[in-house]
Amino acid sequence: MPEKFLKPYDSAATEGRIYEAWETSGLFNPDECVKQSVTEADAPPYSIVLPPPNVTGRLHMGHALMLAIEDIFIRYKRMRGFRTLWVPGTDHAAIATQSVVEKQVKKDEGLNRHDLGREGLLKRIHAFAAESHDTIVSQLKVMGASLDWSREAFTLDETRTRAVNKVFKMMYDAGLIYRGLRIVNWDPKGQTTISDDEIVYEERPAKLYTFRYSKDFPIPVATTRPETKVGDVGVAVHPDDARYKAFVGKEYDAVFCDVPIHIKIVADKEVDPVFGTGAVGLTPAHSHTDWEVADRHLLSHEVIVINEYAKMTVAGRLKDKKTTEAREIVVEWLTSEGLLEKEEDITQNVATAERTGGIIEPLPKLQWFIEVNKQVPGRNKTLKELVTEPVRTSAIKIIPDYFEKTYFHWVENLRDWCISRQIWYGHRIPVWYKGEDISVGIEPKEDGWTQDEDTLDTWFSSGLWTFSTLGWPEQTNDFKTYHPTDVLETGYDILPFWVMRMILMTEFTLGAIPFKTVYLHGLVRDAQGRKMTKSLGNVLNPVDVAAKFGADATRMALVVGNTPGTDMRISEDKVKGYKHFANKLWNIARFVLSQERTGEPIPKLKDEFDTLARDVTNDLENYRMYLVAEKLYHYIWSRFAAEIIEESKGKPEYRETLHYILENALKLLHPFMPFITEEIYQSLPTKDAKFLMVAKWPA
RNA sequence: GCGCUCUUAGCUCAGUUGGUUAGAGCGUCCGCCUCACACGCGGAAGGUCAUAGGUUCGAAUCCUAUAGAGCGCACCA
Repeated sequence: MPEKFLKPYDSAATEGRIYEAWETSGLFNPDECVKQSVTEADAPPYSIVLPPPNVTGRLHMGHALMLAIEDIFIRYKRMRGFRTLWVPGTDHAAIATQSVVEKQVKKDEGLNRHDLGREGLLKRIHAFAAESHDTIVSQLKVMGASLDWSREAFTLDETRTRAVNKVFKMMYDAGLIYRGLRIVNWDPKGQTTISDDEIVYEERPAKLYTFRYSKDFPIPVATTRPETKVGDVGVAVHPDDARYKAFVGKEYDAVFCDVPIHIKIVADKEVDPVFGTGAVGLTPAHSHTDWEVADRHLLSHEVIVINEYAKMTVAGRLKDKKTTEAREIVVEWLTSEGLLEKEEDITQNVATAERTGGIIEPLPKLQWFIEVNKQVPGRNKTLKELVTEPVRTSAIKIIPDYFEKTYFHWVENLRDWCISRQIWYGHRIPVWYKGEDISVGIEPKEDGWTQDEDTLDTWFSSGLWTFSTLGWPEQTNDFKTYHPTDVLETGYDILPFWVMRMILMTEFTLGAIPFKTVYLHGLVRDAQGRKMTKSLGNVLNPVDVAAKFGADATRMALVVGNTPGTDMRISEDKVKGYKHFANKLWNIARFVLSQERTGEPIPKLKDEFDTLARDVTNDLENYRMYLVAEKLYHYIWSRFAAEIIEESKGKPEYRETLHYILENALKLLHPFMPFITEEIYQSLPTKDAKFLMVAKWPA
């Protein structure tokens, strides 16, 4: 028996060494497994793409959970003989990364993006992204992830960019991508548009003002944003509202806080007659719904009164004022003119930008969109239908299944997807202009063409991730072998952002599904159930935790009892419990290895173990890792150590049984605790493989 | 407004298709350095499975209602 067993298990001295040995062996790569004859050349493929971490910093506990679950799937399938591929990669995360770097540059040097210029800023971002990338890769390795590094991808690298441009052109040619003037969600802080799902609504106290545009205006109107009223072109009332029926169709002129305005009264059934005064001032350029109402009644969209910096563009006393200042000025003016009728306190949902916290200012902008309600040529269905169908028919299975309802609910509310962003970091929109001419997908050779200034929404490239990582648009062997992938494992919070977009992009581009199963994990919270945030100071860094207790213990703590779709809590105490378990296993090995391996296993005990192995295998096939981890823990500690080993003391006829159970328990436990199981396996007197990682699964 | 989830031991949670005395970890209490392990061993206390009905031979598990908690989407003049 090796001397190392005389001391408690030392994860810190073991894990790095083991990972290096695995990596050097090349066996994370399925081709190498075939070459080294640990996998049959014609074995069925099994593939997962790693949800690419953003290159914005470092990994958090949510990543660690994701890695643990995926590595369990991968290691299990590899041991079962599949040609198993887990593709690593990182995400440039456009807006998230750019805003981190901009903040940093602002803080350190007092410079903004315009001081640096496009090239200058990009240089800084690339340097930051490269550093983040290296940190992340080393962290992925610390957690024991058996990723095939020879196939690493980046959403913004050359192959992925080729895929992005190709898909953009395909969608444009299919008439699904269009450029149009629309109200977009403008983030004045980030100076970019953002999509609907990058908005976070915050409840805030607000005032609802009831006023008239002028003394002779017949209808009082309620608003929370008086400053926008200089941009009003109409007032909408409900068609059945008896109070206002007589005024519908009439037009009025007024000078509102130094600004001449022209108001037409229209009837529209969107108006809620019981809210406020039952009359809505229409500001088409600065409100989604007003834009639509204005459309229906042929009112102008062109009165723009707020600019990209959330400042007023009108003449008079409001000129160049911030919207918040302008609001006070308008209220003062209304009061002094005797036009303000009521002021009430209400709570309002304010739209803010997820990344920057800026308050969203709806503005009309010329943007690129993907149209979701239009027939896809050759498919006879809309993108919306293409996204629904595979889930409806169970070609794609979502775990837990109740999230399918959430998914459908989400898809029903899907609107055209704004894919252009006014930031610099990301895939530049592959469109070139020359006067009236436009070239899509390919840069024209001749002079005089200029490329669109904007970049693509980061989810456009991550939507292609399952096939772009496999080399598409080339018809590579990887693409032909490993697509569609088997499982997509990710947090439920990005079901709409990412999962749906992957289905959308893959259905459109390949007419296929991107994956067969979606496994959704929950959020990792602190011991009190709070979100881990910097401001609360309760962030547990998985790499620190792994250094203290071992990656094996960290993985177990994250997996045991953690059912899909449910948030979990983690604390150092919980991880410590599994560090103790690792040590328990270590001492079991010490005891068993101190005895020679001879004789036959006791049939009753062998059967009992084999039953467990079959049970565990069945659970794994059905994505119940959270049960398997617990069962193995329980069997190894309470049954094997506490009863079987105790019973065996002084009885030589137990020797083979002990070895049999140890060896096979190591195999069952390996996907969960890869390091310590491999370390013990390497000390077994007889081994059936060079590495436990590629040994044969016992059931 | 539409929709989803949760409510099981002091705490955090399991409980796979309804089937014998409802489980685990942590915590608590008592006793042990027993020659694999004190990162350990032995033992103990602790639950009307939110409430009220129903289906069933049988329900923590299925159905209905009620209460509480959390979340998503939409609206938000």
